[in-house]
Amino acid sequence: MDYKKYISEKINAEGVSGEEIYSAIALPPNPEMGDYALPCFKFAKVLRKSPVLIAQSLAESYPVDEVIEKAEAVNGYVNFTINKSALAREVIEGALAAGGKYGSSEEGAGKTVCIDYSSVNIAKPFHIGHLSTTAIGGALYKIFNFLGYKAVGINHLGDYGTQFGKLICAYKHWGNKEEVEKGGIHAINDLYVRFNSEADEQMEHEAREYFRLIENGDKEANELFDWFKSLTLSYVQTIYEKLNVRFDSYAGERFYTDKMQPVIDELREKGLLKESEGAQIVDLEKYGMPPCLILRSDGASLYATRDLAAAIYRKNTYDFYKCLYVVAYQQNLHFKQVFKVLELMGKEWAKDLVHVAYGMVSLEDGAMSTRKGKVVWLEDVIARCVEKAYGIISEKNPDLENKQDVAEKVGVGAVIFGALYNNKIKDIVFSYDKVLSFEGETSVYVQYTCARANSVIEKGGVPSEFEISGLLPQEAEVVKSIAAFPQAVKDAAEKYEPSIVARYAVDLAQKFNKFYFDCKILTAEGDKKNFRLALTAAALTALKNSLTLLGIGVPDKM
RNA sequence: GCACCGUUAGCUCAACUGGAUAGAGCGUUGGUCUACGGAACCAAAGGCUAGGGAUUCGAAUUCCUUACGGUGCACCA
Repeated sequence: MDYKKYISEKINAEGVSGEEIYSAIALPPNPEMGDYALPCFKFAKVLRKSPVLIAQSLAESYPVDEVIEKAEAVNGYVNFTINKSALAREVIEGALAAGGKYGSSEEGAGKTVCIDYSSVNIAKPFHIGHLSTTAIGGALYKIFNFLGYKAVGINHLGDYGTQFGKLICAYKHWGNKEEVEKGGIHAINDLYVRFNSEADEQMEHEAREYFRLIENGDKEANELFDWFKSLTLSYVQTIYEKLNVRFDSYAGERFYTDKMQPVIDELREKGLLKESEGAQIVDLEKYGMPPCLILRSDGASLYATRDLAAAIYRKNTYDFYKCLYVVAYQQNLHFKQVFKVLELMGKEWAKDLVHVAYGMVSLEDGAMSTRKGKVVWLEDVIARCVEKAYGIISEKNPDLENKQDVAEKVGVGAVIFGALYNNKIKDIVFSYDKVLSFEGETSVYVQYTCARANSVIEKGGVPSEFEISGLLPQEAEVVKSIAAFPQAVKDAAEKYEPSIVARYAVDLAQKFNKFYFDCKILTAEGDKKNFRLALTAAALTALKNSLTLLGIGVPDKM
């Protein structure tokens, strides 16, 4: 039920529209004051009365009923207290009936949202810096699906560029089949790193030749490239499975090789293309941006050219409602330019392209550097978290079945959660101490709360009916928090901000733990037992759903 | 140099987009439960929201400005 609407419809203030009242309604800082509040300051001018007097008269004239049981004027605010028992019944029954769908909706029905995320580079292992895009994109994918949209996950592979000429060159000089088969992607990466530190003029020249060979369809060069590509894909697949993310398309940069010429032609036809210093550009000076490079002076295409082709292809293929690019903020200018060029081309849908920018990851002793070997591989981080989780489980719950499985959920969850808990724009300094911390505001805390709730329900069952006879503050807080879940999911989608769901989960877990600590459930007297069991089950539903949306598993026991 | 982003408790971060006494976790100190799972709960200490100005009933939030930090700025992706 929309309480704000309910309240605003019952308030009658001459000269102030219901719309204005609705949007003015806020939440009081303290639950003891009430559940909703209407600040009356901005109505003072129109009504020619002091806010205090307005609040008093509105509170007095408000028709209290079985939904809103109290309206009270305090210092220019009208504080409304809702009937918690009614709310509790509605929320608990709703959550229990919907189960895994609690919080979902159909608001996105018929709309497609493309999400370009993770976008791995061929021949490069997954390091901690790739985690943000993968975790954020993966969560948005689930969130949009949950809201009824059709999400399309796109892994825009980095499979185009001179670095692959370098790689093949390095392989021909120093590599061999056995080593690569044995060492997998790390062996390939080592070759690339070695090229960057040891290659001379001659090899640089060869590398450019190899890149040309790939482009011109040379059999050997392409076989090598395809081999590296398939090694990379099977490697990242294992990581994606752990992280619970999926893609509907792996159309990478190379996919657009034959789709750029029409874009270039169109740019030329529309008079947007211009020669400058030998290169073909779109001049964006009018918009306060440097030019967007379309073709190099040697005629080769660029990153932006491919992104233009990709955007057009996606619009034609998916007819998206929104197309998200989950890419670090370093690319801010690039996307601004690409979006502007599309707009200048007359693509009215350019407004639907969104750069979902997030902050950078660095290490405690500075930026990561693959070349200097200063990297933290994601698989190592996951392994250490799982190992630690396993250790704690063995200690606290040695008889637990499938310990390894539970340790995976806990360990991987901690890694994902670490990438999702803060506002995405914030930079992250990676530290093992932080991801390995399983206390406080963490996914482990939420999982542990679920395990507790689950344990209670296993013993007491979920009642088919329950009576409510007044609520304690601890109970009311849990009820209100469960009720807030659907809105949290919507906010997260609207702001492309999974951290809203992550914070929601922690907040509900805190409220539940307080309730759990203060109120006996299984040994409660009379009606209380059934009500509390139902409340516990409803809270568990909301907690599970929020973790699931983030891609984090929820073990029954841990 | 120009542009964008950031700056909130010792540390890491919130704050419903302009509302009441700025909240959490970690860390510190002290407590809680004869356990429905202690990976928990409670309390204390800790703040001129980087500095200065402006807007108004009211600003961490909007607008100038300064400082500090980050990122980007033509043939890499």
